[in-house]
Amino acid sequence: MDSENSGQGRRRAVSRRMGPQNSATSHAILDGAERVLQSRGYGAITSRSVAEESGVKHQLVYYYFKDIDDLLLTAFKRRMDRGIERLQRDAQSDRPVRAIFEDFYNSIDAWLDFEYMALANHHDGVRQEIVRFQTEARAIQIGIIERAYREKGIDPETIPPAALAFLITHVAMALVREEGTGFSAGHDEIRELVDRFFRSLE
Amino acid sequence: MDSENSGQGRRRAVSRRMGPQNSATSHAILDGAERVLQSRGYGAITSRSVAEESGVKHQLVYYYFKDIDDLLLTAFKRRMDRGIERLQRDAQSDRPVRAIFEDFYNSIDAWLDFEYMALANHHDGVRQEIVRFQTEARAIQIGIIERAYREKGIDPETIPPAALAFLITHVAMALVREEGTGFSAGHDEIRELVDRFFRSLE
DNA sequence: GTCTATACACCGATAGAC
DNA sequence: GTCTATCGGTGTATAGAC
Repeated sequence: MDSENSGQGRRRAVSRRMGPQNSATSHAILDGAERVLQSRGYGAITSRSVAEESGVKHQLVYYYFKDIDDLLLTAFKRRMDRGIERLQRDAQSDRPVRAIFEDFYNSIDAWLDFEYMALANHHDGVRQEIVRFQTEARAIQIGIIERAYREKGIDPETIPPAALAFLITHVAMALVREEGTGFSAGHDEIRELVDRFFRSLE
Repeated sequence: MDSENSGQGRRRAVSRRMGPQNSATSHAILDGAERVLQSRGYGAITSRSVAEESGVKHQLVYYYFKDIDDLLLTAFKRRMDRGIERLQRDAQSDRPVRAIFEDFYNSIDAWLDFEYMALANHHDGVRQEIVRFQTEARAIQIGIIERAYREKGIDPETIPPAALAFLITHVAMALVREEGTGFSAGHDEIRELVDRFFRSLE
């Protein structure tokens, strides 16, 4: 998993013949990879396991992707791009602050995200992609919160927008994660607290 | 990583000869495993990589542990036990609520924990151990918070103890995790908010 | 675009000698 | 308690035919 340059520079630098980036087959392979990630973990991601899950022969993986790291990075970027798109839609909602909370809560796949986070520890491209996503996502969230504060005449000093964005993100994620392990002590109280706060903004 | 029974039932059910659980060598192997986990990820955990990191021959791993799953579970349990011990010490502190926050903040190894969380997705024993830790830890934290509320005459309805325990835990963890990726937007605001709250309890 | 074939490396787990 | 030796299995990445 030690990728020297995947992510920042150019992909595709192998002598062997390779296919296009956006074919139906390459997306099928990405879907298969994410299913393997989800069900068996990044340690189980191999050209063979992904191919089997995608319904193609294992050598095809190397026709569409430079190597396993490239495959994983591409899958992760696709996932993060979709997250940004959802946030942009949330901003259009009539209760946008609540929307970014519910959006995170509903779209997070706790286990899949842990796989990607663990992966990021050893995959420079994925780590850089996480920073890119965090930066963009937080900026969008802060914009939404500042607008809500202005409209309701709320003092931004009480809970600064950046702090609220942080809280919304991580409370939603933590709820999903704990539920994922079958543990939900205190969740009702947290949801009540969150709801009380959102109502004060609406 | 599909462990059928590791964790709940008895370990040790192989015909081959095996060594004691608490020798210096077995702890050296556990330390090595955690270093590999930290530096290269659970996908890189093999009897050979762990042995090399521990300075022993790879076959010794199978003398001290049933298999790789058993090794990983033992390492994780050891780590969680240490966490519980620290929480019990925090309870003795003169500012115990602040102590559980600082404790989490200082003892979390964001990347190592992601490895374990990802591992839990495919390792029943580790998942069960997480639930055990969460249950015990939350109970201790709630006890600490309830005591602080009583001593200061604070209404527990404002922020219920279970909710506060949840927030303290996950805010501390999220700070460490974001810092781990080199992202710290809003952290100053969060720390200020947290500090303001803790001062109101002291 | 997709398949067959293939090189070469690495891992898990065990048996048995010292 | 530690070592040598070894088995069968699986993975990566490529070359080249169809």
